[in-house]
Order: sequence, then C-alpha cells, then structure tokens
Amino acid sequence: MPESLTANSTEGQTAVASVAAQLTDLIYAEMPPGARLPSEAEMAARYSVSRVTIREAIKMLAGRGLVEISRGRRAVVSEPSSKALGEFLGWIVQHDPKGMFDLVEVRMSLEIKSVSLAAKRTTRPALAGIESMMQGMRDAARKLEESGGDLEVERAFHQCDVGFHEAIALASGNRVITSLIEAMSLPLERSFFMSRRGKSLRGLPLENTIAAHQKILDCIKKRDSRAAENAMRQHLEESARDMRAALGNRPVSV
Amino acid sequence: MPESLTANSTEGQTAVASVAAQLTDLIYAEMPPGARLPSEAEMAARYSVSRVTIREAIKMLAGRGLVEISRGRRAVVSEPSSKALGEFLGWIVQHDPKGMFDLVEVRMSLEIKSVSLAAKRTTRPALAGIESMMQGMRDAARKLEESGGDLEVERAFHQCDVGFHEAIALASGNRVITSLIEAMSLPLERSFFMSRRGKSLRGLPLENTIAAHQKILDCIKKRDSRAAENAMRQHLEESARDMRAALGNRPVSV
DNA sequence: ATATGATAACTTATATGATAACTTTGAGAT
DNA sequence: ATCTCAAAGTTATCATATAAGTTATCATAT
Repeated sequence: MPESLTANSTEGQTAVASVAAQLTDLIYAEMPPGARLPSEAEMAARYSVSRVTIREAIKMLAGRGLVEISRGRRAVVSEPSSKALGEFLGWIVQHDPKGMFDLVEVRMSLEIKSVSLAAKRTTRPALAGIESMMQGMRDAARKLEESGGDLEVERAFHQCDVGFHEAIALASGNRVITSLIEAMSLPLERSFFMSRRGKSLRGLPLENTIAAHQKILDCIKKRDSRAAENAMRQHLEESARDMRAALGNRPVSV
Repeated sequence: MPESLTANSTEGQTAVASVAAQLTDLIYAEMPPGARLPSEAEMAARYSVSRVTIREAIKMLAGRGLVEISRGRRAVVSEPSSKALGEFLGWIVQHDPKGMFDLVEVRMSLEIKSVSLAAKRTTRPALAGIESMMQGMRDAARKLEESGGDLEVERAFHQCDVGFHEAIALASGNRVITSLIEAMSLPLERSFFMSRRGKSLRGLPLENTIAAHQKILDCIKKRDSRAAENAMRQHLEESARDMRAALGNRPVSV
C-alpha cells in the first residue's frame, strides 16, 4: 500500500464525490465529534467548487451519519451513533422474507457475548446503570398494574427493557457490541410494535420477564460469566418464541 | 403506534429531509434493488420542490447506501451492500483506542455463529463456494512460492482468505451475518495492511493458515457444528495473536 | 455590573436559470 | 441484422438571489 493510508483517492470521480472523500479524510484525521465544519462558503473557496457542490457532499456525509446538519448552523461532526446502522439493518431485513428471524439469531449471539463480557469486566457505575433499568421495569410494571394498561407506562416498560440490554452492552466495555446492539433494537422495535398491533401488554406475564432479567443481573453481579450466558440465552429463546408466536411463523416485512 | 407504520413523518423538518424520508418510504415499499428512480425533474414536480432539493435528498440516500448515482443516469436502488456498514464500523473503531480489538472480539463471536450455522445448513452450491476459495488460497500459496513474493499474488491470497470467511457466512443462510462479516472485513483489512507496512508475506507460515482453513472446511463437510466452532475459534485466536503482535499491543487508529 | 432585548452579521435552505458532460435511444446507412 | 452517429434525455456544476434560521454584539434598563 504505497499511497496514503487514508486512501480516498480522487480520480474519475465527480467533484461531489471527491469533496465528500476529502471531507471524510479531514474529519477522520482531525475532527472530534462535536467539532464544527467550516462554513459552506469557506469550503467552497478551499476546494474551488461552488457552494452547491459542497452542500451535496455534506448531505452525503449526513446520510452516512458522519455529521449533523441544521438550518443556520454549521455542520457538526456526529458522535458515532447507531442510527444509520439501524437503518441499514432494517434495509437488509426488508429484503429477506426471513430477515427478522436472521436478525434475532444474530442478536442472540451478540447478546450472549455481551453479557459474558459484562460479567467479566463491568465497573461499578456500569452496574448501577443496569440496576437502574431493572428498577425502571419494576416501577413500570407496578404502575401498569395500578393504572390498568396505560399506553405511556407500557412504553416506559419497553424502554427500560431495551435499556437494560443496552446497559449490559455498555458494561461489556466493547464499543462495537454496544453500537450493534443499539442498532438492532431499531428494526426489532418496529417489528415488536407491528406484532402487537395495538394489543395491550396487560395480562402478559411481566413477572416472568422481570424475573429473567433479575437472574441475568444477579449473574453479572456474581461475575459468573458462564451462568450469565445461560441466563441470557434462556431469556432470549423465550422472547424469540413469543415473537415467533406473535408473527405467526409467517414471513414478515418490517 | 397510531400513525402509518412506515413512519417517516414530515413535520418540523427541512424540505430536503422530508423528501429524503418520502423517497426512502417509496423505495422500501415498492422499489426492488436495480429499479430506477424517476428523473430529478419528475421528482421535483411531484414533490413541488426545486431540483436542488431533490438532488440533495438523493445525495443523502446515496450516503446511506440506499441508491447509487452516476452522471447521466438516473439513480438506481442499490443491492443492500455492506459498504456503508463497513464505513460506519470504521468510524466507530476510529474513535476508540482499543476499537480494533473490540472489532476482532465481535468478529470472533459472529464467525463462530456463522460457521456453526453453516455446518448445520449449508447447501451443496454454498459448499462449492467455500471450496473454491480454499483452492484459490492453495494456488496463490504455490505461486507465491514460485514467484518469490509477488505483490499481486499476495493480494490474491488475502482475497481468498477473506472470501473463505464470506463464503461460510453465505452458507450460514443468514443474511445479517453475511452483511456484518463483509462489513467487518473492511476496517480489518485496513488494519491488516497497516500492520504489515510493506512487509512481505514471504516466509510466513502460510501452511498453518491453509491447514486451519482446511480443518474448518472439513468440519462443515461433516456437518459437525461443534467441531467447526472449535476449529474456527482456534483459527481466529491465532490470527488475533498475530495481529496483536503486529500492532505491538498498542492502540491503533485505523 | 448584570441581565435583557433589539439588532446586525453570519449561515444554511431553497429556488431559478444556464451550461457542460455523460448516457441512452433511435434513425439511417451499410 | 449491425453499426454509426446525431438527437434527446439526464445528471453535474455553476452563478446568483432571497428567505429563514442562529449567533454575536451592543445599547439599555434595572
């Protein structure tokens, strides 16, 4: 590899592609998340192209999730976020009749790795994060009991459920796992809502769900990664069964 | 979820964002990969915006890898490709000193799942694909011996190595795994080249690598998923060791 | 002095119109 | 039928103008 290592070359491409590549290199090399790009006018001057070309290049970066844009403000380098990744997974899943099941399969594998690592390396604050989600689920379940099926509360419960898994991923200390798991919740959540089609959570055995989560948490606390893996596997297999039942074993399009 | 399920709403956004969302919905709903979008002029008329706005929206989709654009032709809906995903993973890895190692950790988990599924469900043609990559590695290794370190041949060898793993992912029948593994080879490849910094493959124990791959292939043929998992784990742990050594246990920026 | 609010300066969003460059199409010639 | 090439279709880029946000500045009131 004789050339520059950040090899976004510039031949045979359109001006937009070239500018986008150069901006990407620039961002990768020197701009931390939160940094503001130069104004469109400045960049146009620097790269000797019109503002239009600059704008289109920036739109490409925005599509990739590399920068965030808003009116009146300069573009800002993004914190790497899983949103774009989630969109992409949704796009894959969309084009495969059994894509949703494939996704669950992968998620299972990643979650097990995630919880295994978490049991080994979690820090005290990360653990607190998991516990807070656990508590959130308990609170929501109680309120759900009382209010008799408030949609808001249901949403809160679900949010904490997802948050629980994300907190574990965070505790794993592996940034890639965190991003992937976050990304996968996006299409999964969509399918979750589709499968319920307005049915309430009321009457569902939330106790079971909570117990399963508690068991996972206990294993992490005990730093028993093997047990944690098993608890997670069991929990996920159960969810998968539920999902399969809800989706009627039929191919789903998200 | 009361609203439409393809909920890319259109309030408070800029016109570009709104058009991008609508086009995304359109593509998801009715346009298979390979389909051609309407011309910019048509879309501008349909959405009552200027061509500029349409162009910027399309650039966003292109950044996401949803469409491919080229001069003189209408935009074309992409085959879901892992390229965008790979860029994104590179972006994550970039911002974490130990990102590269995190990536290897995840890859190990996914490859094991991949080979496990492949052993269970591979079809004859998929198996042929794996074998062809295996053969490619053998050929390249032999030619490398003869030519004494041709860069072209080295590249071919490496290509077949990567192809071997991708072929296994394909054999797993899980589209999400395939995409993720493909995506991960991108940043990994970059780091691979960086770690070698021009050093030739000559003299390296290619035999070992080939033998390890052969063992994996044999396990798949025998449909022994447990053995396949172990063989893969062993192979990957060895590669990880090599990589760690090459990178000198130091944080890497890709 | 500090807080407040109006104003100016900066910046992005969008539109229009024009031209260059590339691709596809179709008519006509072979 | 096939090939050639000009015309039509289409995207790429530019210059310019205006609207509509955001940020910085500064005078004013408290």
